[in-house]
Amino acid sequence: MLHEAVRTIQTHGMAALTLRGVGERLGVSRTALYRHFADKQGLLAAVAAEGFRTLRAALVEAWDTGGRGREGFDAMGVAYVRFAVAHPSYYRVMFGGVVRPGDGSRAVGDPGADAFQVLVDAIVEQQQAGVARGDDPRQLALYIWAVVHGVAMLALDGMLPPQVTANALIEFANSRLRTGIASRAHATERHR
Amino acid sequence: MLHEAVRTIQTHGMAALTLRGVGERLGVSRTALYRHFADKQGLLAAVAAEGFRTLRAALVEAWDTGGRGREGFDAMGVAYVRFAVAHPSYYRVMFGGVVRPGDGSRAVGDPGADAFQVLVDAIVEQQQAGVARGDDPRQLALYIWAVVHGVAMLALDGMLPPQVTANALIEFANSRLRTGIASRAHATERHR
DNA sequence: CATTTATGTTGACAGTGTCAACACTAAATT
DNA sequence: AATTTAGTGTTGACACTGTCAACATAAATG
Repeated sequence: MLHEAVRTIQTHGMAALTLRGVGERLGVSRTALYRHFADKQGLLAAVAAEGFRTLRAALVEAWDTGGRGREGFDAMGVAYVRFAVAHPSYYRVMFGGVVRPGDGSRAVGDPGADAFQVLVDAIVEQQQAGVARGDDPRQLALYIWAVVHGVAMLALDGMLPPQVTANALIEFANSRLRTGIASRAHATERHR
Repeated sequence: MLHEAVRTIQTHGMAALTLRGVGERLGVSRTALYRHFADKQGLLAAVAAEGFRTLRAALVEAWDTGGRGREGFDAMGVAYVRFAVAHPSYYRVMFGGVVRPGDGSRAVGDPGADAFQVLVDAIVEQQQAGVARGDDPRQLALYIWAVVHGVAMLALDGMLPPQVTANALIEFANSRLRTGIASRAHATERHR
């Protein structure tokens, strides 16, 4: 059900998502979906929640296989943008303003918060390792989230000039980001 | 006409924008709008174009009255986010994925590019003054745009925790941003 | 066996974007 | 001055949409 909804958005755009269409394409009739979701918002909220869980998994994987250090941190940024570009349908539902966080008994908000927590934890670890500034980790996380979210959004909206790929931009952002959040000791040492 | 459309979005949300409603609220009948816009996308594209012009004006004003230096640059970031928060309806039409840049004979793309150019010019000036890194100014501008855009989007989507205001976040972002893009000389001198 | 629950179906209603056909007014052209 | 044209607005109609109410049926439960 969610899968069919996502596939519809992926191939025909978010505006083409219609409850009736999804139903009949599943060999089931128009209003059958109402037995599983309160309304269209409900379906979208479920899609968003699943998207956040997938995103969280991608972040955790990047952070872990990257060695939970500088490389892992950069890999998280790349993984974040890669997720958005690879699954624009999910991403648009998650952040397109169609689903407000807090709707549906926090069904969306919680997975979203979980994904965010991965970032916060990574920052705390980097602070303990002495490579990141000692600011409030939540504030740092919000800032970094804004950066990767901005890159993802610009890429999805086709705002990037043709010769600039989302990957190139996120890698540049990563380097600037690191300089911006590095601790004093590492800043002077690594600044080029 | 545009004004009425914007007011509708502002007060009742984007989903409540209906051509018929706008028409009848203007004392004119349902399909009268079709004499001025090709379709609903056309109306939205016009709204987006006007939004980009307003945004550009706000950026120029902040940059100029801020003294075209560090303060002016920070003021641009604040002005950007302030615009998004003050006119969420415009901002959502501009970046909500409803209007693709390049539709309508570049009616949207051009004002958007104009606004972006303000940022690029400011960066070039800062580079000439020796306070910003000598990267490709367009790449730097994209990065900075991503940051402010990300902050604006998170704020609009209600993703910020209640105790964090959009203003606080953009100011923190400004300081981290500056450290990240500063030239070597200024970096060591200003880093705290 | 009786009953509740979960699920699916059809009919209907109010809205919506959009098109075609029809008016009317002001400007442009002859 | 007469006629044509472009600009603007109106009504009727069509295909679609989300959603609800009423009805059916199969599975689970007592």
